[in-house]
Amino acid sequence: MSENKKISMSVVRRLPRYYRFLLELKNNGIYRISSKALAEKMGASASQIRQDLNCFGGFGQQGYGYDVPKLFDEISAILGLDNQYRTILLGVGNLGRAVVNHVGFQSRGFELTAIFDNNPSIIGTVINGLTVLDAGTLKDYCLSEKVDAAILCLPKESAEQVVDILYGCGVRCFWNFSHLDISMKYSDVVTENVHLNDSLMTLCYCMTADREKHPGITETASAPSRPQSSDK
Amino acid sequence: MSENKKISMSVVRRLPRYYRFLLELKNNGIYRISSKALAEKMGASASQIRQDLNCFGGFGQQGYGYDVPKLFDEISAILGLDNQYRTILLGVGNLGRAVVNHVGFQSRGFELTAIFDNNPSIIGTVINGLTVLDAGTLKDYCLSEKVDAAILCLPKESAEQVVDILYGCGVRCFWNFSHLDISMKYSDVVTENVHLNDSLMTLCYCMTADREKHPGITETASAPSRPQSSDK
DNA sequence: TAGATTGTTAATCGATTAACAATC
DNA sequence: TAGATTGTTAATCGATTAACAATC
Repeated sequence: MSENKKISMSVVRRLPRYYRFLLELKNNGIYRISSKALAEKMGASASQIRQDLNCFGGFGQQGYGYDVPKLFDEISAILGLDNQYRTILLGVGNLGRAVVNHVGFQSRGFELTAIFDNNPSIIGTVINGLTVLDAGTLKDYCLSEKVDAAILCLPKESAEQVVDILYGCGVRCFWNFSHLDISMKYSDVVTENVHLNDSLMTLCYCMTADREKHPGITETASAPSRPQSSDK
Repeated sequence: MSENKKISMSVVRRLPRYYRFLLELKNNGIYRISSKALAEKMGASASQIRQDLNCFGGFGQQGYGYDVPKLFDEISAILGLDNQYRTILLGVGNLGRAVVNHVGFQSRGFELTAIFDNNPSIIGTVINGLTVLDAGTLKDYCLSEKVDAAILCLPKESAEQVVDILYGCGVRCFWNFSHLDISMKYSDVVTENVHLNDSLMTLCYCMTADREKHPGITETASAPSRPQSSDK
Protein backbone atom coordinates (compact mmCIF):
# COMPACT_ATOMS: atom_id res chain seq x y z
CA MET A 1 0.00 0.00 0.00
CA SER A 2 2.97 2.32 0.26
CA GLU A 3 3.16 4.42 -2.89
CA ASN A 4 5.50 7.03 -4.33
CA LYS A 5 8.64 4.93 -3.93
CA LYS A 6 10.31 4.47 -7.29
CA ILE A 7 10.35 0.75 -8.10
CA SER A 8 13.46 -0.44 -9.91
CA MET A 9 13.22 -2.56 -13.04
CA SER A 10 15.27 -5.24 -11.29
CA VAL A 11 12.37 -5.68 -8.89
CA VAL A 12 9.69 -5.44 -11.57
CA ARG A 13 11.29 -8.16 -13.68
CA ARG A 14 11.17 -10.52 -10.73
CA LEU A 15 7.43 -10.04 -10.15
CA PRO A 16 6.23 -12.39 -12.92
CA ARG A 17 8.46 -15.08 -11.45
CA TYR A 18 6.94 -14.61 -7.99
CA TYR A 19 3.57 -14.77 -9.67
CA ARG A 20 4.40 -18.10 -11.30
CA PHE A 21 5.76 -19.72 -8.16
CA LEU A 22 2.88 -18.52 -6.02
CA LEU A 23 0.38 -19.82 -8.56
CA GLU A 24 2.03 -23.20 -8.44
CA LEU A 25 2.04 -23.24 -4.64
CA LYS A 26 -1.62 -22.23 -4.61
CA ASN A 27 -2.50 -24.94 -7.11
CA ASN A 28 -0.69 -27.45 -4.93
CA GLY A 29 -2.85 -26.49 -1.97
CA ILE A 30 -0.09 -24.73 -0.04
CA TYR A 31 -1.58 -21.80 1.82
CA ARG A 32 1.35 -20.45 3.73
CA ILE A 33 5.03 -19.91 3.02
CA SER A 34 7.95 -18.12 4.63
CA SER A 35 10.37 -15.96 2.69
CA LYS A 36 13.03 -18.53 3.55
CA ALA A 37 11.08 -21.45 2.09
CA LEU A 38 10.09 -19.51 -1.01
CA ALA A 39 13.67 -18.37 -1.48
CA GLU A 40 14.88 -21.94 -1.39
CA LYS A 41 12.24 -22.97 -3.95
CA MET A 42 13.10 -20.12 -6.27
CA GLY A 43 16.86 -20.08 -5.90
CA ALA A 44 16.81 -16.57 -4.46
CA SER A 45 17.62 -15.05 -1.08
CA ALA A 46 14.97 -14.60 1.61
CA SER A 47 16.23 -11.09 2.11
CA GLN A 48 15.60 -10.21 -1.49
CA ILE A 49 12.08 -11.56 -1.45
CA ARG A 50 11.16 -9.59 1.67
CA GLN A 51 12.84 -6.49 0.28
CA ASP A 52 11.03 -6.86 -3.06
CA LEU A 53 7.60 -7.40 -1.57
CA ASN A 54 8.01 -4.52 0.83
CA CYS A 55 8.35 -2.15 -2.10
CA PHE A 56 4.61 -2.59 -2.48
CA GLY A 57 3.43 -3.18 1.05
CA GLY A 58 3.68 -5.38 4.10
CA PHE A 59 1.97 -8.53 2.90
CA GLY A 60 3.38 -10.92 5.49
CA GLN A 61 2.94 -11.53 9.16
CA GLN A 62 5.75 -11.80 11.67
CA GLY A 63 6.24 -15.27 13.03
CA TYR A 64 3.96 -16.73 10.39
CA GLY A 65 5.11 -15.89 6.88
CA TYR A 66 2.97 -15.12 3.87
CA ASP A 67 -0.55 -16.24 3.02
CA VAL A 68 -0.09 -17.74 -0.45
CA PRO A 69 -3.48 -16.95 -2.06
CA LYS A 70 -3.46 -13.46 -0.58
CA LEU A 71 0.07 -12.75 -1.78
CA PHE A 72 -0.78 -14.15 -5.20
CA ASP A 73 -3.73 -11.79 -5.47
CA GLU A 74 -1.62 -8.86 -4.33
CA ILE A 75 1.02 -9.55 -6.98
CA SER A 76 -1.64 -9.99 -9.67
CA ALA A 77 -3.00 -6.60 -8.69
CA ILE A 78 0.46 -5.01 -8.62
CA LEU A 79 1.17 -6.35 -12.11
CA GLY A 80 -2.19 -5.02 -13.22
CA LEU A 81 -3.29 -8.33 -14.72
CA ASP A 82 -6.95 -7.47 -14.19
CA ASN A 83 -6.68 -4.91 -16.97
CA GLN A 84 -7.86 -5.62 -20.49
CA TYR A 85 -5.67 -3.32 -22.52
CA ARG A 86 -6.93 -3.28 -26.10
CA THR A 87 -4.08 -4.50 -28.21
CA ILE A 88 -3.32 -4.93 -31.91
CA LEU A 89 -0.59 -6.99 -33.53
CA LEU A 90 1.34 -5.91 -36.60
CA GLY A 91 3.05 -8.42 -38.86
CA VAL A 92 1.51 -11.86 -39.20
CA GLY A 93 4.62 -13.74 -40.25
CA ASN A 94 5.93 -16.81 -38.47
CA LEU A 95 6.64 -14.89 -35.31
CA GLY A 96 3.40 -12.93 -35.30
CA ARG A 97 1.41 -16.07 -35.82
CA ALA A 98 3.22 -17.76 -32.94
CA VAL A 99 2.49 -14.81 -30.67
CA VAL A 100 -1.20 -14.80 -31.62
CA ASN A 101 -1.56 -18.51 -31.04
CA HIS A 102 0.83 -19.05 -28.19
CA VAL A 103 0.66 -16.10 -25.81
CA GLY A 104 -2.09 -15.97 -23.20
CA PHE A 105 -3.19 -12.37 -23.42
CA GLN A 106 -6.40 -12.44 -21.39
CA SER A 107 -4.75 -13.61 -18.20
CA ARG A 108 -1.95 -11.08 -18.53
CA GLY A 109 -3.87 -7.85 -18.80
CA PHE A 110 -4.23 -7.60 -22.55
CA GLU A 111 -6.93 -8.27 -25.11
CA LEU A 112 -5.93 -8.89 -28.70
CA THR A 113 -8.51 -7.06 -30.81
CA ALA A 114 -7.03 -7.00 -34.31
CA ILE A 115 -4.07 -8.21 -36.36
CA PHE A 116 -2.60 -6.57 -39.44
CA ASP A 117 -0.34 -7.46 -42.33
CA ASN A 118 0.44 -5.94 -45.71
CA ASN A 119 0.83 -9.21 -47.60
CA PRO A 120 -2.26 -9.68 -49.83
CA SER A 121 -2.01 -13.45 -49.58
CA ILE A 122 -2.28 -13.24 -45.78
CA ILE A 123 -4.89 -10.50 -45.49
CA GLY A 124 -8.32 -11.98 -44.90
CA THR A 125 -7.08 -15.25 -43.46
CA VAL A 126 -8.21 -16.12 -39.95
CA ILE A 127 -5.75 -16.86 -37.16
CA ASN A 128 -6.98 -17.94 -33.77
CA GLY A 129 -10.35 -16.33 -34.48
CA LEU A 130 -8.94 -13.05 -35.74
CA THR A 131 -9.14 -12.01 -39.40
CA VAL A 132 -5.93 -10.49 -40.71
CA LEU A 133 -6.67 -6.89 -41.68
CA ASP A 134 -4.95 -4.81 -44.36
CA ALA A 135 -2.12 -2.77 -42.84
CA GLY A 136 -3.21 0.04 -45.13
CA THR A 137 -6.30 0.47 -42.97
CA LEU A 138 -4.29 0.74 -39.74
CA LYS A 139 -4.74 4.45 -39.21
CA ASP A 140 -8.48 4.33 -39.82
CA TYR A 141 -8.75 1.46 -37.38
CA CYS A 142 -6.83 3.32 -34.67
CA LEU A 143 -8.95 6.41 -35.10
CA SER A 144 -12.21 4.52 -34.79
CA GLU A 145 -11.23 1.93 -32.19
CA LYS A 146 -9.51 2.38 -28.85
CA VAL A 147 -5.98 0.99 -29.03
CA ASP A 148 -3.97 0.82 -25.83
CA ALA A 149 -1.02 -1.23 -27.02
CA ALA A 150 0.62 -2.63 -30.13
CA ILE A 151 2.75 -5.69 -30.77
CA LEU A 152 5.43 -5.30 -33.40
CA CYS A 153 6.31 -8.51 -35.22
CA LEU A 154 7.72 -6.96 -38.35
CA PRO A 155 11.15 -5.94 -39.63
CA LYS A 156 12.77 -2.75 -38.39
CA GLU A 157 11.94 -0.71 -41.49
CA SER A 158 8.22 -1.48 -41.52
CA ALA A 159 8.15 -1.17 -37.76
CA GLU A 160 9.43 2.37 -38.01
CA GLN A 161 6.61 3.47 -40.32
CA VAL A 162 3.99 1.69 -38.24
CA VAL A 163 5.20 3.21 -34.98
CA ASP A 164 4.99 6.70 -36.45
CA ILE A 165 1.37 6.07 -37.40
CA LEU A 166 0.51 4.50 -34.07
CA TYR A 167 2.21 7.19 -32.05
CA GLY A 168 0.29 9.76 -34.04
CA CYS A 169 -2.91 7.97 -33.09
CA GLY A 170 -2.02 8.08 -29.40
CA VAL A 171 -0.67 4.56 -28.87
CA ARG A 172 1.98 4.68 -26.13
CA CYS A 173 2.61 1.04 -25.28
CA PHE A 174 4.61 -1.38 -27.41
CA TRP A 175 5.62 -5.00 -27.15
CA ASN A 176 8.47 -4.85 -29.58
CA PHE A 177 9.94 -7.90 -31.30
CA SER A 178 11.72 -5.78 -33.90
CA HIS A 179 15.13 -4.17 -33.66
CA LEU A 180 13.67 -0.70 -33.81
CA ASP A 181 14.62 1.54 -30.89
CA ILE A 182 11.27 3.10 -30.13
CA SER A 183 12.11 4.92 -26.91
CA MET A 184 14.99 6.66 -28.65
CA LYS A 185 12.59 8.53 -30.92
CA TYR A 186 9.60 8.77 -28.60
CA SER A 187 10.49 9.29 -24.97
CA ASP A 188 7.00 9.05 -23.50
CA VAL A 189 6.22 5.49 -24.54
CA VAL A 190 6.22 2.30 -22.54
CA THR A 191 8.11 -0.44 -24.36
CA GLU A 192 9.13 -3.98 -23.68
CA ASN A 193 11.63 -5.37 -26.14
CA VAL A 194 12.00 -9.03 -27.03
CA HIS A 195 15.12 -9.52 -29.07
CA LEU A 196 15.35 -13.21 -29.91
CA ASN A 197 18.48 -12.79 -31.99
CA ASP A 198 20.24 -10.94 -29.18
CA SER A 199 19.19 -13.67 -26.80
CA LEU A 200 20.69 -16.32 -29.06
CA MET A 201 23.93 -14.38 -29.39
CA THR A 202 24.13 -14.08 -25.63
CA LEU A 203 23.77 -17.84 -25.39
CA CYS A 204 26.52 -18.22 -27.98
CA TYR A 205 28.82 -16.06 -25.89
CA CYS A 206 28.08 -17.99 -22.70
CA MET A 207 28.58 -21.32 -24.40
CA THR A 208 31.81 -20.23 -26.02
CA ALA A 209 33.17 -18.67 -22.83
CA ASP A 210 32.19 -21.79 -20.89
CA ARG A 211 34.00 -24.04 -23.33
CA GLU A 212 37.15 -21.99 -23.03
CA LYS A 213 36.92 -22.34 -19.28
CA HIS A 214 36.50 -26.12 -19.38
CA PRO A 215 38.65 -27.30 -22.25
CA GLY A 216 39.63 -30.89 -22.88
CA ILE A 217 36.06 -32.07 -22.88
CA THR A 218 35.94 -32.52 -26.62
CA GLU A 219 32.35 -33.62 -26.27
CA THR A 220 31.51 -36.35 -28.77
CA ALA A 221 28.32 -38.31 -29.26
CA SER A 222 27.96 -40.76 -26.37
CA ALA A 223 28.61 -38.61 -23.33
CA PRO A 224 28.76 -39.97 -19.81
CA SER A 225 25.66 -39.54 -17.67
CA ARG A 226 27.45 -39.05 -14.41
CA PRO A 227 25.06 -38.56 -11.51
CA GLN A 228 24.48 -35.08 -10.27
CA SER A 229 24.93 -33.71 -6.78
CA SER A 230 22.70 -30.70 -6.60
CA ASP A 231 24.82 -28.13 -4.84
CA LYS A 232 24.24 -24.56 -3.64
CA MET B 1 43.10 -9.82 -25.52
CA SER B 2 43.09 -9.60 -21.74
CA GLU B 3 41.72 -12.83 -20.30
CA ASN B 4 40.82 -14.17 -16.89
CA LYS B 5 38.75 -11.19 -15.84
CA LYS B 6 35.23 -12.26 -14.97
CA ILE B 7 32.82 -10.60 -17.38
CA SER B 8 29.50 -9.60 -15.85
CA MET B 9 26.22 -10.54 -17.50
CA SER B 10 25.34 -6.84 -17.67
CA VAL B 11 28.22 -6.39 -20.07
CA VAL B 12 27.52 -9.60 -22.01
CA ARG B 13 23.91 -8.64 -22.64
CA ARG B 14 25.04 -5.38 -24.21
CA LEU B 15 27.37 -7.07 -26.69
CA PRO B 16 24.68 -8.09 -29.21
CA ARG B 17 23.52 -4.50 -29.26
CA TYR B 18 27.02 -3.23 -29.99
CA TYR B 19 27.17 -5.87 -32.69
CA ARG B 20 23.97 -4.58 -34.29
CA PHE B 21 24.94 -0.93 -34.24
CA LEU B 22 28.41 -1.61 -35.55
CA LEU B 23 26.99 -3.73 -38.38
CA GLU B 24 24.71 -0.88 -39.35
CA LEU B 25 27.57 1.63 -39.25
CA LYS B 26 29.69 -0.69 -41.35
CA ASN B 27 26.89 -1.18 -43.87
CA ASN B 28 26.52 2.59 -44.08
CA GLY B 29 30.18 2.91 -44.99
CA ILE B 30 31.26 4.49 -41.71
CA TYR B 31 34.73 3.27 -40.86
CA ARG B 32 35.52 5.18 -37.72
CA ILE B 33 33.62 6.15 -34.62
CA SER B 34 34.41 7.58 -31.20
CA SER B 35 32.89 6.22 -28.00
CA LYS B 36 31.14 9.55 -27.65
CA ALA B 37 29.47 9.37 -31.07
CA LEU B 38 28.52 5.72 -30.63
CA ALA B 39 27.13 6.47 -27.19
CA GLU B 40 24.92 9.18 -28.63
CA LYS B 41 23.69 6.85 -31.36
CA MET B 42 22.92 4.08 -28.89
CA GLY B 43 21.55 6.12 -26.02
CA ALA B 44 24.34 4.98 -23.72
CA SER B 45 27.28 6.69 -22.04
CA ALA B 46 30.69 6.93 -23.67
CA SER B 47 32.19 5.81 -20.39
CA GLN B 48 30.18 2.62 -20.39
CA ILE B 49 31.14 1.77 -23.95
CA ARG B 50 34.84 2.22 -23.25
CA GLN B 51 34.54 0.31 -20.00
CA ASP B 52 32.65 -2.53 -21.70
CA LEU B 53 35.04 -2.89 -24.61
CA ASN B 54 38.04 -2.79 -22.35
CA CYS B 55 36.85 -5.92 -20.61
CA PHE B 56 38.01 -7.73 -23.73
CA GLY B 57 40.92 -5.63 -24.90
CA GLY B 58 42.05 -2.23 -26.09
CA PHE B 59 40.37 -2.00 -29.45
CA GLY B 60 40.55 1.75 -29.88
CA GLN B 61 43.20 4.31 -30.52
CA GLN B 62 43.73 7.46 -28.51
CA GLY B 63 42.83 10.60 -30.38
CA TYR B 64 41.16 8.61 -33.15
CA GLY B 65 38.42 6.39 -31.81
CA TYR B 66 37.48 2.92 -33.00
CA ASP B 67 37.85 1.33 -36.41
CA VAL B 68 34.31 0.15 -37.15
CA PRO B 69 34.99 -2.99 -39.23
CA LYS B 70 37.77 -4.04 -36.88
CA LEU B 71 35.63 -3.55 -33.78
CA PHE B 72 32.77 -5.38 -35.44
CA ASP B 73 35.01 -8.34 -36.14
CA GLU B 74 36.35 -8.29 -32.60
CA ILE B 75 32.85 -8.38 -31.13
CA SER B 76 31.80 -11.15 -33.50
CA ALA B 77 34.78 -13.14 -32.28
CA ILE B 78 34.05 -12.36 -28.62
CA LEU B 79 30.46 -13.51 -29.06
CA GLY B 80 31.76 -16.65 -30.76
CA LEU B 81 29.52 -16.21 -33.79
CA ASP B 82 31.96 -18.12 -35.98
CA ASN B 83 30.98 -21.32 -34.18
CA GLN B 84 28.49 -23.77 -35.65
CA TYR B 85 27.11 -25.40 -32.53
CA ARG B 86 24.99 -28.35 -33.56
CA THR B 87 21.53 -27.66 -32.28
CA ILE B 88 18.20 -29.47 -32.10
CA LEU B 89 14.76 -28.02 -31.43
CA LEU B 90 12.10 -29.73 -29.35
CA GLY B 91 8.43 -28.91 -29.77
CA VAL B 92 7.21 -27.87 -33.20
CA GLY B 93 4.13 -25.96 -32.11
CA ASN B 94 3.41 -22.37 -33.08
CA LEU B 95 6.40 -21.09 -31.18
CA GLY B 96 8.79 -23.79 -32.34
CA ARG B 97 7.78 -23.25 -35.94
CA ALA B 98 8.35 -19.51 -35.58
CA VAL B 99 11.80 -20.10 -34.14
CA VAL B 100 12.72 -22.51 -36.94
CA ASN B 101 11.54 -20.12 -39.62
CA HIS B 102 12.37 -16.80 -38.09
CA VAL B 103 15.67 -17.05 -36.22
CA GLY B 104 18.93 -16.74 -38.12
CA PHE B 105 20.98 -19.51 -36.61
CA GLN B 106 23.92 -19.68 -39.00
CA SER B 107 25.01 -16.11 -38.46
CA ARG B 108 24.72 -16.48 -34.69
CA GLY B 109 26.93 -19.44 -34.01
CA PHE B 110 24.37 -22.22 -34.24
CA GLU B 111 23.35 -24.81 -36.80
CA LEU B 112 19.88 -26.32 -36.56
CA THR B 113 20.31 -29.99 -37.37
CA ALA B 114 17.04 -31.60 -36.32
CA ILE B 115 13.59 -30.81 -34.94
CA PHE B 116 11.39 -33.08 -32.85
CA ASP B 117 7.79 -33.38 -31.81
CA ASN B 118 5.60 -36.11 -30.32
CA ASN B 119 2.44 -35.24 -32.23
CA PRO B 120 1.90 -37.91 -34.94
CA SER B 121 0.17 -35.43 -37.21
CA ILE B 122 3.25 -33.19 -37.16
CA ILE B 123 5.96 -35.86 -37.32
CA GLY B 124 7.24 -36.23 -40.87
CA THR B 125 6.19 -32.79 -42.05
CA VAL B 126 8.94 -30.53 -43.35
CA ILE B 127 9.59 -27.09 -41.89
CA ASN B 128 12.18 -24.85 -43.43
CA GLY B 129 13.90 -27.87 -44.95
CA LEU B 130 13.90 -29.94 -41.78
CA THR B 131 11.75 -33.03 -41.35
CA VAL B 132 10.04 -33.23 -37.97
CA LEU B 133 11.39 -36.32 -36.18
CA ASP B 134 9.58 -38.46 -33.62
CA ALA B 135 10.45 -37.29 -30.10
CA GLY B 136 10.57 -40.97 -29.16
CA THR B 137 13.78 -41.27 -31.16
CA LEU B 138 15.44 -38.35 -29.36
CA LYS B 139 17.82 -40.39 -27.24
CA ASP B 140 18.96 -42.52 -30.17
CA TYR B 141 19.56 -39.37 -32.18
CA CYS B 142 21.63 -37.77 -29.44
CA LEU B 143 23.75 -40.88 -29.02
CA SER B 144 24.53 -41.14 -32.72
CA GLU B 145 24.82 -37.46 -33.59
CA LYS B 146 26.78 -34.70 -31.90
CA VAL B 147 24.38 -32.31 -30.17
CA ASP B 148 25.82 -29.15 -28.65
CA ALA B 149 22.64 -27.31 -27.79
CA ALA B 150 18.89 -27.75 -27.54
CA ILE B 151 15.99 -25.36 -27.97
CA LEU B 152 12.99 -26.03 -25.76
CA CYS B 153 9.69 -24.91 -27.27
CA LEU B 154 7.44 -27.19 -25.26
CA PRO B 155 5.44 -26.96 -22.05
CA LYS B 156 7.17 -27.24 -18.70
CA GLU B 157 6.18 -30.85 -18.07
CA SER B 158 7.43 -32.23 -21.39
CA ALA B 159 10.47 -29.97 -21.14
CA GLU B 160 11.42 -31.60 -17.85
CA GLN B 161 11.46 -35.10 -19.34
CA VAL B 162 13.32 -33.95 -22.41
CA VAL B 163 15.98 -32.13 -20.41
CA ASP B 164 16.64 -35.23 -18.33
CA ILE B 165 17.24 -37.23 -21.50
CA LEU B 166 19.37 -34.54 -23.10
CA TYR B 167 21.45 -33.97 -19.99
CA GLY B 168 22.03 -37.71 -19.82
CA CYS B 169 23.31 -37.56 -23.38
CA GLY B 170 25.75 -34.79 -22.52
CA VAL B 171 23.88 -31.73 -23.80
CA ARG B 172 24.82 -28.75 -21.63
CA CYS B 173 23.43 -25.76 -23.52
CA PHE B 174 19.76 -24.79 -23.65
CA TRP B 175 17.77 -22.01 -25.24
CA ASN B 176 14.75 -22.33 -23.06
CA PHE B 177 11.32 -20.97 -24.00
CA SER B 178 9.57 -23.06 -21.33
CA HIS B 179 9.02 -22.18 -17.70
CA LEU B 180 11.22 -25.00 -16.53
CA ASP B 181 14.08 -23.94 -14.26
CA ILE B 182 16.90 -25.98 -15.77
CA SER B 183 19.82 -24.51 -13.85
CA MET B 184 18.06 -25.28 -10.57
CA LYS B 185 18.33 -29.01 -11.24
CA TYR B 186 21.53 -29.07 -13.27
CA SER B 187 24.10 -26.58 -12.15
CA ASP B 188 26.68 -27.15 -14.89
CA VAL B 189 24.52 -26.13 -17.85
CA VAL B 190 24.50 -22.95 -19.89
CA THR B 191 20.97 -21.65 -20.31
CA GLU B 192 19.33 -18.66 -21.82
CA ASN B 193 15.68 -18.26 -20.91
CA VAL B 194 13.09 -16.52 -23.06
CA HIS B 195 9.92 -16.07 -21.08
CA LEU B 196 7.41 -14.36 -23.36
CA ASN B 197 4.65 -14.46 -20.78
CA ASP B 198 6.86 -12.86 -18.15
CA SER B 199 7.82 -10.20 -20.66
CA LEU B 200 4.18 -9.40 -21.34
CA MET B 201 3.40 -9.19 -17.62
CA THR B 202 6.31 -6.82 -17.17
CA LEU B 203 4.83 -4.65 -19.89
CA CYS B 204 1.48 -4.80 -18.15
CA TYR B 205 3.06 -3.59 -14.92
CA CYS B 206 4.89 -0.74 -16.65
CA MET B 207 1.78 0.34 -18.52
CA THR B 208 -0.36 0.20 -15.40
CA ALA B 209 2.20 2.03 -13.27
CA ASP B 210 2.60 4.65 -16.00
CA ARG B 211 -1.15 5.25 -16.17
CA GLU B 212 -1.32 5.76 -12.43
CA LYS B 213 1.46 8.30 -12.73
CA HIS B 214 -0.24 10.23 -15.54
CA PRO B 215 -3.92 10.09 -14.73
CA GLY B 216 -6.58 12.24 -16.35
CA ILE B 217 -5.51 11.26 -19.83
CA THR B 218 -8.52 9.03 -20.36
CA GLU B 219 -7.13 8.17 -23.76
CA THR B 220 -9.92 7.80 -26.30
CA ALA B 221 -9.76 7.09 -30.01
CA SER B 222 -8.56 10.26 -31.74
CA ALA B 223 -5.56 11.27 -29.73
CA PRO B 224 -3.52 14.40 -30.37
CA SER B 225 -0.33 14.05 -32.37
CA ARG B 226 1.59 16.75 -30.56
CA PRO B 227 5.09 17.17 -31.95
CA GLN B 228 7.96 15.62 -30.09
CA SER B 229 11.03 17.33 -28.70
CA SER B 230 13.64 14.63 -28.40
CA ASP B 231 15.20 15.31 -25.05
CA LYS B 232 18.09 13.79 -23.07
C1' DT C 1 52.83 20.34 -31.83
C1' DA C 2 47.90 20.72 -30.38
C1' DG C 3 43.59 18.41 -30.22
C1' DA C 4 41.14 14.48 -29.63
C1' DT C 5 40.03 10.42 -27.56
C1' DT C 6 41.34 6.36 -25.48
C1' DG C 7 42.35 3.16 -21.33
C1' DT C 8 42.00 3.12 -16.59
C1' DT C 9 41.53 4.63 -11.95
C1' DA C 10 38.55 6.89 -8.56
C1' DA C 11 33.89 8.42 -7.14
C1' DT C 12 29.14 7.65 -7.23
C1' DC C 13 25.21 5.35 -7.49
C1' DG C 14 22.15 1.40 -7.04
C1' DA C 15 21.08 -3.31 -5.84
C1' DT C 16 21.77 -7.20 -2.90
C1' DT C 17 22.72 -9.24 1.43
C1' DA C 18 23.11 -9.29 6.42
C1' DA C 19 21.45 -8.12 10.79
C1' DC C 20 18.16 -7.29 14.15
C1' DA C 21 14.41 -5.05 16.61
C1' DA C 22 9.42 -5.44 16.22
C1' DT C 23 5.71 -8.46 16.69
C1' DC C 24 2.66 -12.17 15.63
C1' DT D 1 5.59 -17.10 27.05
C1' DA D 2 9.03 -18.76 23.50
C1' DG D 3 9.88 -19.41 18.71
C1' DA D 4 9.47 -17.88 14.28
C1' DT D 5 9.58 -14.69 10.85
C1' DT D 6 8.61 -10.35 9.24
C1' DG D 7 9.73 -5.28 8.02
C1' DT D 8 13.44 -2.30 7.84
C1' DT D 9 17.88 -0.36 8.58
C1' DA D 10 22.86 -0.90 7.92
C1' DA D 11 26.75 -3.10 5.45
C1' DT D 12 28.44 -5.00 1.37
C1' DC D 13 28.88 -5.71 -3.13
C1' DG D 14 28.66 -4.60 -8.01
C1' DA D 15 27.78 -1.57 -11.88
C1' DT D 16 27.84 2.95 -13.82
C1' DT D 17 29.69 7.43 -14.33
C1' DA D 18 33.26 10.91 -13.93
C1' DA D 19 37.85 12.30 -14.30
C1' DC D 20 42.26 12.43 -16.14
C1' DA D 21 46.85 10.92 -17.42
C1' DA D 22 48.61 8.47 -21.44
C1' DT D 23 49.16 8.73 -26.21
C1' DC D 24 47.90 8.70 -30.98
